Amino acid sequence: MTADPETRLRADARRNRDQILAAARTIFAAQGAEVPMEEIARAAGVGVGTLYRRFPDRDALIRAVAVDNFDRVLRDAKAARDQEASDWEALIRLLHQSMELQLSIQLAMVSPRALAILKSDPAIKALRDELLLVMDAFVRGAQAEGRLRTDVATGDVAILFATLLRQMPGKGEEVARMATRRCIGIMIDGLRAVGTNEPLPGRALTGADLDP
Amino acid sequence: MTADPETRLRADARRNRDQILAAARTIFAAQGAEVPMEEIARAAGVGVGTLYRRFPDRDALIRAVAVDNFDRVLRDAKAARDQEASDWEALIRLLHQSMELQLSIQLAMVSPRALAILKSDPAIKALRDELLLVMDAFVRGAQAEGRLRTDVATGDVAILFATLLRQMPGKGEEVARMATRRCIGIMIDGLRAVGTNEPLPGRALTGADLDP
DNA sequence: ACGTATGCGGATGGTTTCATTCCGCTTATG
DNA sequence: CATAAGCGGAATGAAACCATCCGCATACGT
Repeated sequence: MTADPETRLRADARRNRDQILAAARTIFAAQGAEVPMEEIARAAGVGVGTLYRRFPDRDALIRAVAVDNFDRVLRDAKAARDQEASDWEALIRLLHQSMELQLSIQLAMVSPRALAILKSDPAIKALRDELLLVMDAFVRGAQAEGRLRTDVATGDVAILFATLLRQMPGKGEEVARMATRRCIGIMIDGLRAVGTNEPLPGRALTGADLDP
Repeated sequence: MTADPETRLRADARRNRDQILAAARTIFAAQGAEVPMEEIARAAGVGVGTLYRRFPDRDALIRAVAVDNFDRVLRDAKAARDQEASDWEALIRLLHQSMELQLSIQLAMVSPRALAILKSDPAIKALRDELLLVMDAFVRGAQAEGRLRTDVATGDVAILFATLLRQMPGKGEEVARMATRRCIGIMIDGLRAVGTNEPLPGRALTGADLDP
């Protein structure tokens, strides 16, 4: 209903807005949603004023990043489903396209503040739920294929992934990036269904366990 | 040289000091070394005044926690080496005795502030180096046994472990604890040497990669 | 090419969050 | 019981941070 508020932006303003969102995506993914606004502005190459003119406060920014990102991930997920031969491969591909998914998880289930915001906005909450559903389908599918170990559930994968990817502070860009990619590899090998797996303690964690 | 400054403490003071250290261990391990001092005091069941009387500032507290903790871990590691049948099993046991080791890693390589402090104190730096050496021995040993995948090094294990264990904020104690234990299990399975492993990208990360 | 509405950066003010200190009261100890 | 040792937490000051405002710059319609 709100017309399209973005079309009427001046070209440079539009560009800045996109840069801000991109910067926020990167930073939120790496450090969580509570970083100083100024840091985001700097990363985007704009002044704080510009940031605040476009997004009246942090919550607005988080909301915008969330829609933007959930959209991307859902698109990626559907592409993966369509193009990959199996649910397992689709899941792996999704995990390797990590930054976007990492951010989704970060927002959807790690940062308490982000979570509160998302839940208070029905449209975003719907996206979040859809994402959980899609991941759930991959997980169950891959298990049915006999490739993903059966003693895990979507919550396990999400938690594992989200925790792994919080970037370690104060390491070289170089090492950090490599460490992340290697950790994902190890994690994936740990998720495979193979005879040598030890049974995991407790019960499988579902999407519902991520909520409160 | 400093006599023994602890023997001359009044009984209750001594008890409080221990509680503070215990609380700091738990909290540092879960949230890193930058939590408000007051939170530590509260967790220890004492006033901030008491905390500051015993440890003049945060650095002193971090130092104290570090010695205390490196000592424990080194003891545990030696016990593991003596009592377990193989290096692989010793490594696993160490990883499962997680809280202590997690804190060591957190202090020794994750928190930049802690790292700076540790390095400026020769005695603690020595402990840290010794710990890295011991882990290194386990890693190489387990690889020689053919049980640990050969495309990882100590740095990988440390990073994997440290990142995994940063507790997720705002989840029930119950779920958080279970998630941690399950993640460790998955990670260990990912570290096993089995035919299904995909080769990891980049190069193996060593202890040296953790420094800067 | 020009006038103007739109947008920009970053200094600034007010607020919150922390670290650290201080002091009147409590308690272990001999 | 006297007293030195210890305790809690309010008070203080500094730092970090959010959000606003305004003089200057730039895109865009004509």
